[in-house]
Amino acid sequence: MGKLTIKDIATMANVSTATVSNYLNGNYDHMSLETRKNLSQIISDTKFRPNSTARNLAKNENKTIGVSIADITNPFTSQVLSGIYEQCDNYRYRVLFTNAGNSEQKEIDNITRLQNEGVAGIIVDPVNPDSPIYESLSNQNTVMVDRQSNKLIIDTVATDNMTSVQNLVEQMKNKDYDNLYFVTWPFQNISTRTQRYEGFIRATNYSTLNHLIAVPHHGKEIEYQQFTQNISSIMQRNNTSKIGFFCMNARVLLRLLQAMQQLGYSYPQDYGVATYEEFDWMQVMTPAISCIHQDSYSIGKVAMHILKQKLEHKLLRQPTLKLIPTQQILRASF
Amino acid sequence: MGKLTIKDIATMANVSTATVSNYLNGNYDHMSLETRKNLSQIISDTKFRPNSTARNLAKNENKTIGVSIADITNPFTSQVLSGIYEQCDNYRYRVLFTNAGNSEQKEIDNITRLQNEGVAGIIVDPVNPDSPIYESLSNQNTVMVDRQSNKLIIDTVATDNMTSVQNLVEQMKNKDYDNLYFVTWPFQNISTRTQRYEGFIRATNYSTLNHLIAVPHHGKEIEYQQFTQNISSIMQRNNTSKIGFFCMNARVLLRLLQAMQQLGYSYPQDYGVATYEEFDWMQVMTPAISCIHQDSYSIGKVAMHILKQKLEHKLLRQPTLKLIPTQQILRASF
DNA sequence: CTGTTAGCGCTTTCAG
DNA sequence: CTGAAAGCGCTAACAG
Repeated sequence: MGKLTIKDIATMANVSTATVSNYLNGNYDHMSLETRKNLSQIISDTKFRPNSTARNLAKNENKTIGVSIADITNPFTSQVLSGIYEQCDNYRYRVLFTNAGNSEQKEIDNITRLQNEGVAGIIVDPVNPDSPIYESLSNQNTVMVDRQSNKLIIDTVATDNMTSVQNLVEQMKNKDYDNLYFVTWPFQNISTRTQRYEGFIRATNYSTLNHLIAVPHHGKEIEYQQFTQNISSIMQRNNTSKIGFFCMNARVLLRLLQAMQQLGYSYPQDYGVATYEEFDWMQVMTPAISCIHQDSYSIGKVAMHILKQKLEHKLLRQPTLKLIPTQQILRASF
Repeated sequence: MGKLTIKDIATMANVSTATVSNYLNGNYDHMSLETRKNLSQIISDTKFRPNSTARNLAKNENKTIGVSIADITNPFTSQVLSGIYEQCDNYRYRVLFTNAGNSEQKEIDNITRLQNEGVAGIIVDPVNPDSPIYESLSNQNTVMVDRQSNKLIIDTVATDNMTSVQNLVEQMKNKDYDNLYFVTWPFQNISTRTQRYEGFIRATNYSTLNHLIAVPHHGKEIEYQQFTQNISSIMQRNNTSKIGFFCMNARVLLRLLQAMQQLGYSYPQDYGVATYEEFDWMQVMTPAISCIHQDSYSIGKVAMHILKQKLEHKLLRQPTLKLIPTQQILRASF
């Protein structure tokens, strides 16, 4: 059962390969109804499938876009991927998937590999958007999502971090808190983190770093204990004032809640809290938690849309930053 | 700046295309050190990248596997994808990604498309594993993950649902509950659901359906109210006995907790609870929730491993079901 | 309406 | 050590 080719079909139907090819491509103008039906019959009987590699080579058209994901395990990211795929499907592109599992080196390998595969365009959700690898990418055929580099060299679409945090924190301010704190993983110059903090600062006007609380990221147990200690002293220091926390993301929130729980404090009596990111479970906490929902699906969709425009219209512009708005979800946690 | 070809490189280096090709493929035995260096220089200078489509056609080798995902937005699934990718990367396959967004029709389209692309093999995470589309797939080059069909026609790798539920529920039994309940979305003949229930039954030996509680899936508000009512009467009926709930997954657990909260009950005083699936937030609940952690990453990895074996060794066997063990996480919720 | 044929860019004998 | 040339399977003029 050697693979069938267009030639086999041609001989079976007593026509030339050209006719078969025309049939395959829907150019029915060039053949009699009879041969058309005949071909249809034979092809479905034999379950013939034209070799797409050969077809691509001959047409010299390339409708595949490569996706480099920093960490597909991140729920935010899978939403983005879902948006990308949806749009690729609309535009009839196929998507070649790669995942770096948060490793910078892996990401470099993946991108290189995609380039070698000769994809038409690349969408990258970067591990580290300031990695030098991105300088080897051309803005003509790539777009970045989520995290943005400090110097914008590639079109990127991201969440409007700053404004949304600013808005939510302003809501907190309206509730007459004496002290507000921003809880975060170490900045490490990562744009999502610093931008959210910037929003916090704009809302609060704090001029010192005294309202910044760092949570270890992949720390050792001892570091988390120190964090809990830290929270403890903050709570004691503020025991007569109204105090609130804004968390930079859900994982950070979880850590804060855990610490508070250990210390015997509960919200909203002892403290107020709100967070970036939305997850199912926030709704079922007692009381439910106020948060910022990002439209990651749109990020993916828009990214692919922009990429398609670039690819097909060769628009050569300055790298652009497209900010996707978020949604504020107000509940009863502050 | 027309794309460079192997021919251009050849003329630039004053050698034939064959030599360039040899160079590209690492067959350095057939050329002088000089031309080798020369080629190396030219290629890196010109940033020449051989056209992979042409290469694939010429070698007639196909190292791409297609992945059809039911819903990439599901965190369980993204773990699976991560495992698949990892293994593909190890085995030097590329992965063509598709996502059905839980639509059966979309899934059919996706699979058909993958087939037309001529992928070497397919891994499918099915929307509905009993859909007729799977009969058009050959067990020679496809494997299913997660949900399994009722009649096994394709090798599939899934979680060991039954045994793990049985084991955990037995732990609950040891705590002298008078009544245990299984909370689930409607079965709809979906294997993951019925198998988990089967494990529950094996542990409890209940012979009626009285211990089965259905939660609406994508229901209207009114249906959730009915569910809450239902829970309310169960709690009242059992107000003198020790009662426990096992939830079929995290979303169901969330619903149960929500209902309980509305009704003013809390665990572990008023009821005991445990669940299938593990998420970060379960650890931070008060008290933390006992659960079953599935190794979705391994599912993906193993699936690709099996697929590779089939593809490269043409093993023709009976379709096989590979069950991946889970991990029991005992905390303080029952 | 249908067939011939020259590519698409690369690989791979087989000679030299 | 290097080159010529015949494909890989399909497309797309161009003839007929």
